Amino acid sequence: MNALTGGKLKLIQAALRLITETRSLTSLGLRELAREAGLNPNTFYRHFKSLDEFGLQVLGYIAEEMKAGVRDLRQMADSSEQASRDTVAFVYHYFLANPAATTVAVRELHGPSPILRRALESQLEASAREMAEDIIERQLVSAVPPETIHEISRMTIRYILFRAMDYIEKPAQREAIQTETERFINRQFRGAMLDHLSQSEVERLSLDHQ
Amino acid sequence: MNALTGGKLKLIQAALRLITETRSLTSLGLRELAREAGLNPNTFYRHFKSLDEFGLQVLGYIAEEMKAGVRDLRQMADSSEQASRDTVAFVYHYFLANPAATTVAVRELHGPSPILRRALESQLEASAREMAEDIIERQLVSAVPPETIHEISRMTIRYILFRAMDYIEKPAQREAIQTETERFINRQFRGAMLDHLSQSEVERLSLDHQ
DNA sequence: CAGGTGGGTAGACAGCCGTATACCGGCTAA
DNA sequence: TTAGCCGGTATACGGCTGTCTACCCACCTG
Repeated sequence: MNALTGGKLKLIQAALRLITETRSLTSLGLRELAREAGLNPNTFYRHFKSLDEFGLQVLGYIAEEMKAGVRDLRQMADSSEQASRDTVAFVYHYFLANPAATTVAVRELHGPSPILRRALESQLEASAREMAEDIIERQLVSAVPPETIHEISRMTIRYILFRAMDYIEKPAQREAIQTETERFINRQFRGAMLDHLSQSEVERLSLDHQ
Repeated sequence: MNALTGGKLKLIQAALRLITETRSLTSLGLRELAREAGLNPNTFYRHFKSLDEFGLQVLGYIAEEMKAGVRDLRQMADSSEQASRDTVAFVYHYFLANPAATTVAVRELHGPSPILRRALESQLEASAREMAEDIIERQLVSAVPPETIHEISRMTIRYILFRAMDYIEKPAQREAIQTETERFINRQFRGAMLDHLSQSEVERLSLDHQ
């Protein structure tokens, strides 16, 4: 039985509603949740035995949501720069459409609860791996070794998450954040193509083509 | 009068002590702080009129600390790759020596309080500007336009902060995090040197020098 | 039909919280 | 010397919190 029953779902959605803007998952109280969900405080205990467990379930819920979102992403353009542009646009658009889930993720990734941190980290790691394998499979940047692609993917995921809050909160900066992120990715990969060159070689190279 | 009087300092240091590991600045209570500081709860009101103001003062305190730390950083090696290596080593070492302050910064940067977020953002922005101006002044990467150096500096600061918690908490990964960060920086700058080239030019270039 | 179980409710408990008011000693300035 | 402020204390209030026990009903199963 994967489908969430009424009360449980109500509580999780209440949490997402409460968290947006000025709360964090770990700061929510069970009475508060029940109030927001329109339930009796004790109903909470019927579904979760502690707030920690609740937090984990919320994380699981939004991870499920996010995975479903990312699944639609796979088939896109085939030049690497075009792919980065499309992916970035898609991901930020997704964040914008799911502000509560995004806020939870960003906030708890460095939040006070080690358990939630670890859980989120492994989810991020999985996303990065997926991204890297996609890039390798589609041979978008064949000049860079797979190991490096994985590393850059991890960095990119982190960077995007870092900027997600700004993207949501500051509409005026959205376009700038998006293009900055594209530059971030392209520079990483372009820089990685030159990993095997010495510093002076790179400098000469850059000057030659100015 | 910039020197902090006894009680005030005690409260701030109590906060730093409490935050490490499993707390966040915004989750601290005034009674808790007073208890940890060995003071009467109401003494809090003698120094701060609200918890928000307290948070801001704590941020100010650690910003002061950090600035003092970074000031020692200025005179270092003169090749850009050497500079990045030294700087990265220094910064992480600093984080390790000030885990509480680092934890506060990372945690509140995406935390629930918008006021603290804004304050931290502008402090980060200032650090990034300082870093960029230092790089420009010392002509470490003269092949990249100043504006781009500022952008990369901002990204680097964010990335380093992102990794700081892992660096503190996972001793086994410290060296890996350090070298990854160096690669991050070098790839950014090397990639930026090729900003004016088209994708196909870069690919050809990379293949030529394989 | 009987029995049990899962989801929701009600009330009460102790404990912590932020806040307010009032009291007190020591320092400094007039 | 005295008035006033500054840092620290004591007590008290109302409100919120997590938890416990008990009650309840609707449903399914035997």
